[in-house]
Amino acid sequence: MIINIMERFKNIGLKLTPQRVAILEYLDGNTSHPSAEDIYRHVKERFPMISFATVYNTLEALRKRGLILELTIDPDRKRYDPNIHPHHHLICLRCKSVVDVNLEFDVPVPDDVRGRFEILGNHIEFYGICEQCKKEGGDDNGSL
Amino acid sequence: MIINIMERFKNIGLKLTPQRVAILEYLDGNTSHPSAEDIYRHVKERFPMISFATVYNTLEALRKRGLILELTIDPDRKRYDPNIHPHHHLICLRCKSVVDVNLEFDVPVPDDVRGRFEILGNHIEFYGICEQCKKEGGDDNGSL
DNA sequence: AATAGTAATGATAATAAATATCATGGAAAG
DNA sequence: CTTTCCATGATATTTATTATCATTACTATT
Ligand SMILES: [Mn+2]
Ligand SMILES: [Mn+2]
Ligand SMILES: [Zn+2]
Ligand SMILES: [Zn+2]
Repeated sequence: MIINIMERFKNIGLKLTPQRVAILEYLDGNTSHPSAEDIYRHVKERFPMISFATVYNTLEALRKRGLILELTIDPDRKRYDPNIHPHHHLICLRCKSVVDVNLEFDVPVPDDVRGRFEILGNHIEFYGICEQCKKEGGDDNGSL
Repeated sequence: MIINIMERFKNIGLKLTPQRVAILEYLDGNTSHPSAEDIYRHVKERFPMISFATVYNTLEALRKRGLILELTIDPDRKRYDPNIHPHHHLICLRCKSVVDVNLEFDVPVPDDVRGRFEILGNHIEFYGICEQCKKEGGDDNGSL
């Protein structure tokens, strides 16, 4: 698993530095959809001298090669997803946690639209309140 | 049409200032999904002394009352939508133009997921290349 | 009309995410 | 060993967004 993403990383013409390995290890199999800061904080624990710039550089390198997805689902910050297989997401309006929805949905767009716009893919975001937040109560449902 | 959104604006307990009228008039029926800066620039033409803060204040007031939607579809900036009826969007990966998709899709989420997450709504973003950009050619398809 | 209370404006400052610069260091190639 | 190249990390910059706050413009009351 880790070998795969690391092999792909190397084969794609990028150097496998210790910092990058740490980032890749944190991302591999991670379904928490972390932000750049999340990644920075976790990698920093085992690699205290790492720079924020390296995190951003690595994420950009991965994104450009299609090895991770950059999600715009959170209004506050970009979130990253090592799962590049087409799937959808739930986002909690209160705590902003993002959960995978590994289902295929049929979303047929009529030909007249397709004629005016080449559709390359789609992404469904479901928004609501997660279990944890519902337990904790409160009435603020977040923005939208 | 304009009367409606303005009436609703007043009835909701907000004052109808000239700046706000200008913003509302620009937004009403607007399907371009403008950013705050877009709105600022256009309103500024007829109202040169308007402040960016007033644009943001007004947008926030409208959003809080549910009179506009704040879209996170563009990785670079928030986009605003005066059409609050549930609908979906196409976004062009090259020019970032956003187009409405006024179709209803059935996206049934299984009960086991619904049990762990209270789903309040959904939004489908289709991504691809718009007609204009396809004409202009080029090979860069944008990020994702 | 004067007053007092309230809310919006706009100038400006502050915050925070993301990107850009660049000197230094280290791996890899020759 | 020497040169080349790339990544790192410190730092600066950019950009979007939010926060502050004094001034101004209404609104309601007397
Ligand atoms: Mn995911
Ligand atoms: Mn729309
Ligand atoms: Zn939550
Ligand atoms: Zn386009």
